[in-house]
Amino acid sequence: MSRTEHNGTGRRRPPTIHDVAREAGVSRGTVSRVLNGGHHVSPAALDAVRSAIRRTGYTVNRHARSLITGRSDSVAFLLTEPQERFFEDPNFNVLLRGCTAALAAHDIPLLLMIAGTEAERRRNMRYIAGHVDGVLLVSSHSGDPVAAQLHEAGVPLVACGKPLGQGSKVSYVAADDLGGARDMVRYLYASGRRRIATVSGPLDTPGGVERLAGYRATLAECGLPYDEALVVPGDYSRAGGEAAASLLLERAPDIDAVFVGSDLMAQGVLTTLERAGRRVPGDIAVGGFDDSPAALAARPELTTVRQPWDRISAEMVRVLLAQIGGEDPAAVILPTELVRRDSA
Amino acid sequence: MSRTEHNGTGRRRPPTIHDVAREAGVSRGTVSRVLNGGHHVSPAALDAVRSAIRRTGYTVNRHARSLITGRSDSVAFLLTEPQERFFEDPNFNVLLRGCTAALAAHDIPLLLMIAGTEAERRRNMRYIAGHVDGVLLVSSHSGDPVAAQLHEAGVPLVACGKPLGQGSKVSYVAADDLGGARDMVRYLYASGRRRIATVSGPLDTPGGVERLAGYRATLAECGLPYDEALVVPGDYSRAGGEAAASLLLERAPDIDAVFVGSDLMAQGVLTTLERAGRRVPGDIAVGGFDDSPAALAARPELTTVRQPWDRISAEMVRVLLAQIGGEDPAAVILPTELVRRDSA
DNA sequence: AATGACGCTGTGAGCGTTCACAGTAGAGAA
DNA sequence: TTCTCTACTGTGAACGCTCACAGCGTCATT
Repeated sequence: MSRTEHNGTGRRRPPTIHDVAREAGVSRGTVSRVLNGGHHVSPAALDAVRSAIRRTGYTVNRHARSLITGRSDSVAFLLTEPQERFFEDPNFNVLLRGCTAALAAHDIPLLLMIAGTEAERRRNMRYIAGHVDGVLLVSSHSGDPVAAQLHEAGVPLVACGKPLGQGSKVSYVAADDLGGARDMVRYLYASGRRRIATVSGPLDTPGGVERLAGYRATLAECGLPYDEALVVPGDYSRAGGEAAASLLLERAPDIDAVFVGSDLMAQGVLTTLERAGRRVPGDIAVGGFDDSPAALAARPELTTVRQPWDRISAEMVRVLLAQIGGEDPAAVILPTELVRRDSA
Repeated sequence: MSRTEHNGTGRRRPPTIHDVAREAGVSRGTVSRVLNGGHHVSPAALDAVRSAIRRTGYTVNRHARSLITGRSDSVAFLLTEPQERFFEDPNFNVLLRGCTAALAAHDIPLLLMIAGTEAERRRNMRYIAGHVDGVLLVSSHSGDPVAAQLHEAGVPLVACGKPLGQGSKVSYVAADDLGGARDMVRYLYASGRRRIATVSGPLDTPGGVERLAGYRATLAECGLPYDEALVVPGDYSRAGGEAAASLLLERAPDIDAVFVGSDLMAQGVLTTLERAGRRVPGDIAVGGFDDSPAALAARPELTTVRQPWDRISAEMVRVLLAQIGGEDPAAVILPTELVRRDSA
């Protein structure tokens, strides 16, 4: 005997909490209590309600709930990168996938917002205030005022990577960029390299400055001189890597290793080196950063530093939900791992 | 003189339609009418309300609205690919970006849902029914029952690529795969190639079968024999391309061209050919499909078929919104374009 | 036996909108 | 003038839920 009434044309009105209450022989209040943890509900009532929910196929109307609770039970994933990077950089996919999954486990949908243009930025900001419980922010450039704005508006917020110049007020989760760079440079040194250059990330991004700092500190640690000619800032793109390597080769033809701030740039570096007739890793060792799919796509496959994206996304969600729950902002730094392949 | 009251600690209660009404000296009803198109509102009232909205910083509470209208004014982007592909394939990013932007123009947020596992699939289905106005579906494998389920549940739906075996009931937007394959094979033929092999996409995806059909038809058109040994199905991955090329070289060492069903696979094909000592395009021409970033990353750069992703995403959104608005399902096929680079 | 505490339950109010309806005023037609 | 029509406006009701409160038994304590 089917309780769910048939439905010839189109969708029918979905069951409400009233329907469940009637079906279970209890009141709305009791059903609501079951829905929200089941405290102060007798075992008998609990059973009756649960089975009524199953029979009716009831799902809560989140709009009605949000209307009264003031929460929206949804979270925005806000991306303020220039769009070329989003298209090119596989790290975003991994991060996005991870956050979606972590949120799904809490039954919280992820609203994707991309702010390439100024108009989009404004629209997103307007939407976020009041329609979303919190924001996962991905925007590496420190010039971006969005973190400050959101923080000021009192919106719970977790950034991916330490936002430069925001003081210590906003939560973030980041890989240990400095440590990762150190591991790579140590490794290059240990394998006999003595003229180690670097192509850094943009110096207005935390990854750019931190990895460069790690490079510099490790050079000192190894007793190698710091030579400005060996440092070229890139832009995290493949083409940027190609250009940086050309410059490097011109300035210092005698280099025997390059630590590159991202795998994508490292791919570009490899291209330039190949064109210049340098063998990798024979003549020059190349170390990347990220361990993205690009590392495996490169020839030779890249020795690189793995960013723990799965843990990063999981932590971002954990910290954000904690903050929505009233806890204080937190900073989380996760260890990286050196991945040895063929390029160094 | 600031009307927005100050707010020392945390967020304050946002202004409601009542506040606006009072501020403008009209009733809720009038404000509501202004919010919904401004019909049947006098110019004076319109002005008063608009300026009141500006002064109070009012934004509508979408939950309250949704509660009564029954609409949610949001759309799900549902991805049911195995996750490796999502991580590797840059096409998704372009599509996602395009859909987000197109929806944003209508002030409709995009809920990202990824169904890698069965549990995720169920959760997403439960969420979608009742919480979302429509679905943009990206799942190329026809075995996937999700399109049928959604369609049956009466959820407005647009697929990316023709869903195999769904009859003609569900809307879709696709590139002209057949035409694109035809252009590529014609081009290879025109440049003197006579033993043209192909690495197709998976044969349970529309792209796989359509492009293969185009290849086959054009061979016939050119008077070339169809040789089963020259056809190897791939899996859209780079590694799959490598394997397919090995098989091809083994079966038919005399081939002088390969039409590959995706750029990513073409990258793999190039790797294998290079290892085997074949020169591209000297010995063997290679044609890709997609014109993704991978085409530019390949060496030599890929001659390929451009999928008009920006138009695809825009059309998907247009068709979906039309369908939500009550129109009938529609199929849209968009032209592709041959992009000549270095590999053929 | 009376009191308090506690666990469970039902009820009314209200969240911020939209919608249908009724009412008003002004313009044009008879 | 009177009537009708139209354009505009305000008012209750409702959407489906949670929350605070009050009621009611039951048990332990005084």
